[in-house]
Formats: sequence, structure tokens, C-alpha cells
Amino acid sequence: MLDRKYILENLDAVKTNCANRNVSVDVDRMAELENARREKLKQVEELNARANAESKKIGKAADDAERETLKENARQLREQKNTVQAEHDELDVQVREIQLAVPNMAHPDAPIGEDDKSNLELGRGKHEPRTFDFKPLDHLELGEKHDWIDFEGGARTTGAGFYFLKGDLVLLDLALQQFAINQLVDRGFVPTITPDLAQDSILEGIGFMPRGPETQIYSIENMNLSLIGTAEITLGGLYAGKTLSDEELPIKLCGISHCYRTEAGAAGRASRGLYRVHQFTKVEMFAYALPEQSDALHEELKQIECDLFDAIDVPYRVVDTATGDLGGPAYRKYDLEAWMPGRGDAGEWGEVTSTSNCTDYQSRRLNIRFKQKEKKGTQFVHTLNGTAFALSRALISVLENHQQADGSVVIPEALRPHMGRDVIGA
RNA sequence: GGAGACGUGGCUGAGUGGUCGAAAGCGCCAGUUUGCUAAAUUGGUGAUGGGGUCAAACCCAUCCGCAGGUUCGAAUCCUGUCGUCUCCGCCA
Repeated sequence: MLDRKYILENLDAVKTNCANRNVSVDVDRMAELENARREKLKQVEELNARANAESKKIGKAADDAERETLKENARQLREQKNTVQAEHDELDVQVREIQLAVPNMAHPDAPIGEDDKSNLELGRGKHEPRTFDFKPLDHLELGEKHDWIDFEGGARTTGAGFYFLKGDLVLLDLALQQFAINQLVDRGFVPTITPDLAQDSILEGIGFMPRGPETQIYSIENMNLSLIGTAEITLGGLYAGKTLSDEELPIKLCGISHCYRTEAGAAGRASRGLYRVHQFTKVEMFAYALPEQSDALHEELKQIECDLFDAIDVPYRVVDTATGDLGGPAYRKYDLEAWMPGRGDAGEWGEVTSTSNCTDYQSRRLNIRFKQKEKKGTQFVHTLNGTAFALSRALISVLENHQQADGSVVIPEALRPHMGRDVIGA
């Protein structure tokens, strides 16, 4: 969320930003309510100060009569305070409701546009899409051919959109995880295995809506816990409420977790096989940074994503996400879209990673601050996240790009040490 | 799951209804002393919001896990909740 004071002081910029992001929020109404709330707060503090002053005198009262008078005064002042306090609290709730809906400001260089059609291609990977001298299969056909992916079994045990991975594809899945983690550890990330459940307040702080008709999140009945949609949630919640020291920043973490998504409203969207599923595994990067570090760190996360997909010989393009497609928390977002030869009629780009600089939008909600050694006071840290490998989609990209005419799949060299074989499905 | 103990500032740890935002120690910062280092010594040292100031000083409110309650007044009493530890049970 944005700072209330910032919103009031930059009303026009905030309104323009909301328009660019395709978010309709009544910012004027919020400003009005917030000003009213501040007035009430002043009154509350004033009344409380007077009541405190009366209360303090009671201990030193000369006699019982004076004591009783003072008590009565204090009691009345507290009652008045409580009345105004209630009015204040009501306003506060209303302000917060609107405030939560206001998206983060966007990076000045982020392409402005309504939706993903305005996304800007920034570049391509090391590898160009391959020309096949046979009709390439999609990953689902490959999976069925070798009994690697079982959606029927997933539906039987769990429901539509769930699946079993089996056989050599599991080895490939684990190899991708191992490879990514090794790369990230080499680059100073602390490997982490996170809980797959998180408290609703943490989900909200990161920018998800855990409950409600439109939610993407599975929640646990009778508890304030939900299944996480990404390790960004748990890695970002890790330091909720903490004040870090500037010397320990940036903190770079990479987390492995399962990710659960209801995909409510996604019915009908082109999504065959593993592309859009209710559960997948992900290796996620997450960083806490000083404000002056976050832009460079964001570039670094993007570069790591490029390096990872270059290393597994998958063609991709890098996209600078348009304002209307940024979502609430991101200040800027880059996506990698891998070439998926089995997608559509003749192959299509499909999103495989996403990295966002959320500046202080999440940390303000989660109250994660840092303190500079020589200075008084604290500031909110910047948070960033990025996908290393979302295994479901990474598997699609490897299977479809490295398939052979006989249906076997050549394992990219970088993964071979982690798998002990060069080819699967031969 | 059962029984008990405990949650206080960066850390250790006092504090059971009234100048307590909180003793003391450690740490940290500044000064003094000092060939250097170490030691000693003096002072300072929480956060958030608001007011105030050129900037400070200063003033007000809130914060002793969290949320409520009692009271003129709560770190202190009560209820709930979360967490930690110990013992038992169960288990991978």
C-alpha cells in the first residue's frame, strides 16, 4: 500500500497512476475521509491528554472530596474521548479499505497501456526458436506417450487441474530444482524451504486476497491459514514486523515451495496440460533491499532468469510489463516468455517467469523496516521477487523444445550432472 | 492431545495498580585519559504518529507478544489468543 500522507500530497500523480494501471479507486473520497480522520485524531489526543492530566493528580489529592471530583472529571473526559475515538475508528476503516485498493506507483519507464498488448519486448535469449523437420508434439502428448504426466489420476484422487508426475519427468523436475538452487547459492542467495501454508494477514500484506468470491487462494476452513500461491508470500512474511539493519541488506533468499492456485475465472483460457494447474512447485527468488539498491537488484533478478533459461537452451523473450498489467504491488515487472513449440498451431510464447520490484508497497503493509546505523528513525525496505523455475512451465519448455522425432527428449547439458542421463524417453 | 512455566527496549534482566517508556548490566555512540591496543572513566543511547523549529530543544498521543475487559489510572488485575520452554502422550 502507499503511504497515506504520500497519497494526499500527490493526489494527481496517484490518480494518473491508477488510470494507467486500469484500477478504479476513489482517491478523492479517500483524501476527504483521511482529512476528517486526522481531525478526529487530534480531538482524541487532546481529550486523552486532559484525562491523563486529571488522572495524574488523583494520586496526590489532598483529601477524598478532591479525589472524587478529579475522578469524575477524568471519567467524563474519557467518555468524550471514547465517543470521538469510535468516530475516528470508523473513518479509519473506510480510509484503509480504499487505501488497500490503491496500486503501487509505476516506474517512469514502464510502458503505459491497458493490458498485456502494450507489453514491450526488451530482448531475446541466446537461443532462437528451433526449426523442426517433424511435427513437434506438445508436452501433454509427450507426457502421455511416456507415462510422465497423469492428469486422469490427478482428477481421480484430487480433482481437475491436479496431476501426477511420474518416471523420468520427476528426475527432470528435481534436476531443474537442483540446478536452479545451485546457481542461486553461487550468487549469494540463501536456500530456503518454506511452509506451504501462511496466515491470511501475510497473504494480504504481499497483495493477495485470501478469501472472497474472486480469490485465487485455497484457504483452510476454521483457521486463518491459506495455501500459498507462491513462496513470495512466505519469504516476504519471514521478516514481517521486523526492523532490519542497513548493514545486512540486501538479503537474498531463494525458496522452494509448492504453489496452489484455484485459477477461479480462468476457465476457457487457452491452457492445455501443465500450463495452468492448481498445484506446482516453484523455485523463487526474493530479496529485501535498501531503496537505492532495488532498481539494480531488479535488473540482477531479470538477468538471473535469463541465465537460467539460456543454460537449459530454451528460447525466450523478455518483456517489460505494461502499467495496466502490473497488478497492485509491482513498481516494475519483467516477464520471460519461453518459446513453446507445442502451443497453439505453430508454437507460441508462454510466460515462464516474472520478476517484480515492489518497492515499499509490501513492506509497508507487513511493517518491515530498516535502520541506518548512524541515523535516527527507520524506513521501509524494498522487496523484490522473481521466478527461478516454475517447474510446471519449465518442464513444458524443456520437453517441447528438446524433443526428437522419435519422441525422446534430449536433456540440456547443464542438467545432466543432476540427472545422470543425456536423454529421456528413448 | 494433556499438565505446568514464561513472553518487558539491540541483548541479558528487574519491575504485581499512580511522574514507568520502564532499574541494572552488556552492547552501541560521543568525550576524557592513553606510545598503540586493551583497560579505566564521564555523558548519551527505543519506536510510531502529530505539533513545534531554518534546524534543534521542546510538547502531546500511542507502544512492555497480540486482542479485548476491569479502573479515574494497567507492563502490573481479568478473559481470550498466538508463540516459546519443560514434562507426559503420540508419531515420521
